[in-house]
Amino acid sequence: MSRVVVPSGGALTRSMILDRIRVAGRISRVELAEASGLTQTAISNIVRQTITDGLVIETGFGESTGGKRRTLLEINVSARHALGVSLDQERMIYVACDLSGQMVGRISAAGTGLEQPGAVVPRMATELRALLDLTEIDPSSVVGLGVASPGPLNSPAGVLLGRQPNPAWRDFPLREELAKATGLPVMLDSDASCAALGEFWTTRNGATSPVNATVYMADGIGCGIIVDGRVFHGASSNAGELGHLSLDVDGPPCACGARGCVELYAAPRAVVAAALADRELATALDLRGDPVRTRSDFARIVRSATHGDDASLRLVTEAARRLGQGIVTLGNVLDLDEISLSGPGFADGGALFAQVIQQQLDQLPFTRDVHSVAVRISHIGTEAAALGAAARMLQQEVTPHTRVGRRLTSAAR
Amino acid sequence: MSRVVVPSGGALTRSMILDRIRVAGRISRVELAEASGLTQTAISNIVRQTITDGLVIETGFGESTGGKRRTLLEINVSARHALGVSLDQERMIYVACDLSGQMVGRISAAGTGLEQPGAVVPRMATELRALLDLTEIDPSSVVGLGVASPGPLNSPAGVLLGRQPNPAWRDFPLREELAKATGLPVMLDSDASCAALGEFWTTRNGATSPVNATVYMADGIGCGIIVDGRVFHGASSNAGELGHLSLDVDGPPCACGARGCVELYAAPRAVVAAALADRELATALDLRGDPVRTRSDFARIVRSATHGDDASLRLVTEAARRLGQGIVTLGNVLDLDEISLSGPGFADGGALFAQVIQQQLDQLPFTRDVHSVAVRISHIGTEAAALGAAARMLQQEVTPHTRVGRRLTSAAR
DNA sequence: TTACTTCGTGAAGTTTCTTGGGTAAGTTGC
DNA sequence: GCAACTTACCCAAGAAACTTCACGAAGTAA
Repeated sequence: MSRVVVPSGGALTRSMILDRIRVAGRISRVELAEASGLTQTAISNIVRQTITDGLVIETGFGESTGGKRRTLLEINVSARHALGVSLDQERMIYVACDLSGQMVGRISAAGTGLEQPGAVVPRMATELRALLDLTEIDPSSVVGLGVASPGPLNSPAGVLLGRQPNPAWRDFPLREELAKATGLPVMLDSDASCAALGEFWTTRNGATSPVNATVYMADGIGCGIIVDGRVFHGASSNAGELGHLSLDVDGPPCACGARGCVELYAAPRAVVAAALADRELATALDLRGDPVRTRSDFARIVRSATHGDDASLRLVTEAARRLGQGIVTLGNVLDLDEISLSGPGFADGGALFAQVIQQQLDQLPFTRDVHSVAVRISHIGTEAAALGAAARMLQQEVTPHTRVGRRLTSAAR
Repeated sequence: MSRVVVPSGGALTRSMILDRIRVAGRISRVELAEASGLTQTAISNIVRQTITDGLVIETGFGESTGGKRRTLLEINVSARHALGVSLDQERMIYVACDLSGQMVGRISAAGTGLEQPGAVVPRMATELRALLDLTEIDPSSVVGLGVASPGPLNSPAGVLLGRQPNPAWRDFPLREELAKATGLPVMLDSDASCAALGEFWTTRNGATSPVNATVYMADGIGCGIIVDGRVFHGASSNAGELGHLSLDVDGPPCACGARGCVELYAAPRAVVAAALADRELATALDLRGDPVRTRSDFARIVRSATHGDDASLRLVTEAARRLGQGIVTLGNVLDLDEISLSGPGFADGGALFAQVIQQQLDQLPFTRDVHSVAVRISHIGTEAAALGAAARMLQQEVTPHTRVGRRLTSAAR
């Protein structure tokens, strides 16, 4: 029997208020009452409780509007912390963040490479302890660990389903083992979904749009979709497979089995391959062509392009154009009005990609007729996935709109 | 200030219970308690209230399981009714349905043609009154009118934005004027979204999947997306523009401004045009080539294909293949596990389309790796949009998960 | 008939909000 | 400088929607 969690009662209200304070940064009780529709009395009681719990603190007063000044409230950002890690073959990134989503610590370590998951899990636990020691966070304030992984996965089960980071990881009970090794609640989700949530969570003043898509480029290309502040997962937590959206059904075959996938044209590996085919360019940029060095080779090409090199610029523009084609489709299907570019793939040449993609979207007839679509570059960059994974745990803690509460079944099988 | 309605309190619980009874068909209090997580006492009280209001009736008893038999509950289907209309240039379809989503009356009338909206609205009011007289529904039980329209629109504002049914309708305050003319609450949404909701609402035993997409083919091709029982609208209530998803960026130009759109290959107009180019076939099927007769010409071709005519079959298969390409993309982006085909375009040859599309989906690598995607043909066919539009009003009445309740702001502007 | 199970509901308590009535802390006008 | 007004915040009592506990009604099994 499938169950839908319908929140109700105090936990929901409390977390809504907390979320509102977090998003606003500083806010008064009166504003909370206006925004929430609750009475000032109710807000007063709820806020008192959160202050007692140490989640909220009073920080000064607002301007008087003809009477008593409003007491301003803020989230006590150090009341809770979360850890996040982006699982990656090349390089792992561990972050710790506070309740505001602000990164308070970061370390990076060797990627999974071809190691077995059974060997990597204890290493991760050690590295996470090192991060905690480094940041001097009170361990009791840590609410959990979020894990961002590339490739298809089963988020509820906490299991990877694809060939990432390497085939040995498939069906390994990752979440369970990590929870055992760290003693923390662990949640697993795709890097793109995590990055999307990271963008959303750390953007002050809340959602600018009810629907938000974040294109995440690392080795592959994925897309995280946020609807009403929550990750849209689809039927099996694998929505937003932008990288394997087919641009040309008669195009070159992809490892995924389809043809003409976005990744074949726009992923770092594809751009590097195209650059290597240009002997002169490959020599000029000192490209290695070593598969594990793809990311740094790609960075060289992008930097060369931003510095005005024609050959590099052509390659990057072409990749951006192809990616843009996929994004146009995505925007059409989901009726998006904002798209974020995030992840290590956009770290150096994000502006270049954004410009090309924005041009394509502006040419879109729908865009002209109904509303525009804006392309923005991530403000949290390379750490987006890890930070988003951590934010996912914080969201559970502070905004448990989908966790706490009464359960009502929406469908029987 | 944008506000998100967060339901809470009794209205939500009540409507959840009502929805559960509706979906189950017949259900006992004990089962409701188990499914909802509420106590039997609470269910008892809520059910008593709904019985008093005439929304629920007791209908016999279940088998004893060793003690007192369970009293079975059903929705009193005639307690509420809703009207729905699918706006169309060629032919308008009006339906009335009861609380179970069962159609209890249907009339069709001349389409909007090139008439001005100011002239059509009073005619619609007259035709709706005729439908009410015909069905002998108690007018006080009618909760509202749902309007399904092709093309881009602004659902909250109740205004059409595109060139459908004809350019004069653009920006006409349709919802407002219809509400005035009929004295009913009116809601406007895309035909595809309505059809999707119709499929969902009238399918007993509730959702088989949390995400459900319905491809709707009339003159154009659209797609309605249902997430957790509610229509997914995107940023501007125009999500699911499958018809203008580009299959080939270098393809033929489309009236929408883009190139290689699905509609150019798969819409009835495209199939008829291809058939007209084949002189022999056009003569054999007695095709007119008259734009306003496109739908019947298309039907002839599809029927000829299902009867085994090679030339027709090739044309229809090609259209289905192209549509399938778009659906594959859609399925990838949204991570769907079920797709419904609905609308007049699939009335005759739905099975043929379904077969070709299913084949394509089965070849999809993702489908093999993670989960299968099933294609099913609508069981409510040509009336899907109108019926879904009506269901939209019923959903508001019986399942006001998004309407009644406390308001909490999720974002400030 | 007796013992047991199961369904449905009444009575009383809990939680979460509301309404109504203060009190403290400001500003404004004379 | 003081009265009059505004505004913010909070206490007390009450309403609504649940809960737990208890019990009678309706059924089965030996």
